[in-house]
Amino acid sequence: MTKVVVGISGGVDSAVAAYLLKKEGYEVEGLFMRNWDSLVNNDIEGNPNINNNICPQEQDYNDALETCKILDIPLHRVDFIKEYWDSVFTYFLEELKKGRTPNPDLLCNKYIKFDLFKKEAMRLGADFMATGHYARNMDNKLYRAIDRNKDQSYFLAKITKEQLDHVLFPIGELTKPEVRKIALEIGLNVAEKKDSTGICFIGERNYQEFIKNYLKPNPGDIVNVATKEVIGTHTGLMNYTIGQRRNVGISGDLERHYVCGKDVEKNTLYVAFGDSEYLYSDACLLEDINFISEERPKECTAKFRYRGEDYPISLEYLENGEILVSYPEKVKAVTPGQACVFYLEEECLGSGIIKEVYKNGEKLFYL
RNA sequence: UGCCUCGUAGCCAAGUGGUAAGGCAUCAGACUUUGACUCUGACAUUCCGGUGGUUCGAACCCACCCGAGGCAG
Repeated sequence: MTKVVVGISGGVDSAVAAYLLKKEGYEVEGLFMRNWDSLVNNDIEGNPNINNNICPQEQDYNDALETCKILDIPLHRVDFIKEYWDSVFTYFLEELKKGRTPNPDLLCNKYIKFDLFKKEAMRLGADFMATGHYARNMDNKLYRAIDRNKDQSYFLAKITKEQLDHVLFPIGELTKPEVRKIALEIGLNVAEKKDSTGICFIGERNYQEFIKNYLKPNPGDIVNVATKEVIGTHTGLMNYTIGQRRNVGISGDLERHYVCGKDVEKNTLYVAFGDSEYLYSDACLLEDINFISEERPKECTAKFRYRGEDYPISLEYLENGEILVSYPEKVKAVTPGQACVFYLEEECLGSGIIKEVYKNGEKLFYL
């Protein structure tokens, strides 16, 4: 019998994925993974669960055990605490120090789930590995999920074609409501469990407090980009992202203000008021390019943030391997460090990391 | 020192006799496997620098005091 090891997280999606595989006749086993230890990782400030009797990861593990009991499949467990720290979290911190806005979950998929975790699954004798991602894998090509609202292909855009080998996404063809419905029908313990959010494996945090555990605050000036006037003090550039409004603390104006730039050298944060020109760009330079597909289109669409809109773009492939992306339509808050993910209709082609952002040929954001 | 203006929630700011608009910020939710963005809700329990007074009734009128600024010097 063909054996599939499913990443069981303790949530509904992976549980239903396991159920569907079993129903199809596979020999199914679960594998629970833990990558974050709040105590080992000094995750104290801003942690809402630090004083709880049971940490969320252990609660998830208990839910996973219960789920596997209901599905009548064995559950294995593996920890990658150190590996997660070394290959995902250190990158996260390094990027923040540069004033960029990293997305750790793309790296988590590349280095943990579709590498170490997959190896562990294979070590357990699996022919296939499966996860509860909302995405589709057809002949090692990555496609968006049927449920466009829950589509998670963005987070997978750093993995390779090879990493999709022997990988199944059983719920990619379903919508979230359908998944919930199945879970209810078969009486799963997690049928109505709330979706998890926050950094994968870490969870919801008070962001600024969370960062304090790892990076020293470094206050500096907040400058009105239009008038060059100093209008406040920021708590450290790593605490802000382009387009951010909350937690900046500028008051007394008629309009809302948005972070529109950072100058790491001067340790200055720039803000613009209202739906300002300063927030828009028409081109960006991508580095750290990864293609899953063989396609190298000159025109396609792209997302600049998870759950962002799809924008038509044109690509210029540079000799050094980087890509210059332009979008005459102008996009708001394109942010260095975030992934620009390419799509050709339903297929997710790959990604690049936003390095520089331009408008009218001029470099923005002073990074 | 003689004269003038101003003093409303954390910040801007309406209201000039009838019992405190609005915006920003903040907080709480919704949304969300990245830090957003967006949306919804809460936000001066009686008082509008202070103390008295006029009035049925004042933040709005009067007097004085305190405080900020300005014009004369």
